[in-house]
Amino acid sequence: MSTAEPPRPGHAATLEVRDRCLCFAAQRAARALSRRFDEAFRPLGLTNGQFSLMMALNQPQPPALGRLAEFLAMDRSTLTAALKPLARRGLVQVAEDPKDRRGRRAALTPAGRDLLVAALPIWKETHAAVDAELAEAGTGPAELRAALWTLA
Amino acid sequence: MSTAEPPRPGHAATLEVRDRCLCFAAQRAARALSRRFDEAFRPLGLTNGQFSLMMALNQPQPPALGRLAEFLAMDRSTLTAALKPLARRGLVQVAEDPKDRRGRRAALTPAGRDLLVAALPIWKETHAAVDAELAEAGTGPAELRAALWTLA
DNA sequence: ACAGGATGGTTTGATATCAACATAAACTTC
DNA sequence: GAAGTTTATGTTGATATCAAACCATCCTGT
Repeated sequence: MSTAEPPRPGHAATLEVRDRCLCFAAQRAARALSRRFDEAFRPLGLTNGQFSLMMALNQPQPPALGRLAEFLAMDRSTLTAALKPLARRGLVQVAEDPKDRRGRRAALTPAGRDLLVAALPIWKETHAAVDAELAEAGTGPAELRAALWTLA
Repeated sequence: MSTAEPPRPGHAATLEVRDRCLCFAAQRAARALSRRFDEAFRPLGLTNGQFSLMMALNQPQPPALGRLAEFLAMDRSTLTAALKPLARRGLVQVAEDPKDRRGRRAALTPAGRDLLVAALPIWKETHAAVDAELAEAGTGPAELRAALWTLA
């Protein structure tokens, strides 16, 4: 008998992953939303990630980088890299923490705050559109948000 | 009077974005899930993105790159780049479409299929854990999946 | 058949992302 | 207070991601 098939994941397995994998679905949705907000912010020269990062910096106390990375659920080294273009453009400033000379704290500059002021209405408009689409599809945005935060 | 404040987005605006922005929540969750599956697949030398891509290739007919990019909700050029490391490792093969010499079709090699066979139980185990966490948090994974697919 | 437009991919340049390693400062224990 | 540990961050090298510009092929109308 010569019908010994090579080990092969059946197409059915692919379909299961395609239909059920939350990781895939999250990456996919993240890419799509990313492009959408990137496009909206493009007139300001901002990406959605830079917007979120700068928003996270808009606090009374400039946060330490470690805390910030944790809040953003990203690697510390990713944050280091992400701050560089913003610092180069004078939108944020990273300074040594006087209390702990290991630590550094990132803060918005006045120019950064001005840019956030300009970006906020764009965010509101774009986000409202996304919310509306989800509502139309019968999905509660609030539950979705809650679920996404559970994952991180 | 000298109390003319510079235009500054209030901290309240930050809190609204933090609490309501689906884009931010999606990026965040995507990063966290990414790391989790990357770690699970690491013994095989695969990332979650490579796993998803190879899964998408496991079809009777090797898909054209454009279709594939659309299915993955990623840019065509991203797909071009993502295929390179896999082709280098002999896990996938990209060939010209004889019907349309502009087009290219990507297919798994036998080695790629073998690796998928090894990766599937890892996916099952990791994904079951994520599902369980969501269920414990009172979130229906099915609704989450549906919502994420609505976005892309 | 040919000219214009549409379609399918790639390349380039910038940013994003992570793990692994490296460095420096604070803390802890004796 | 010195040695070892923990904490906070940076650096390096690889992959991921996109937009813009580019090239090749197909298609369409004439």
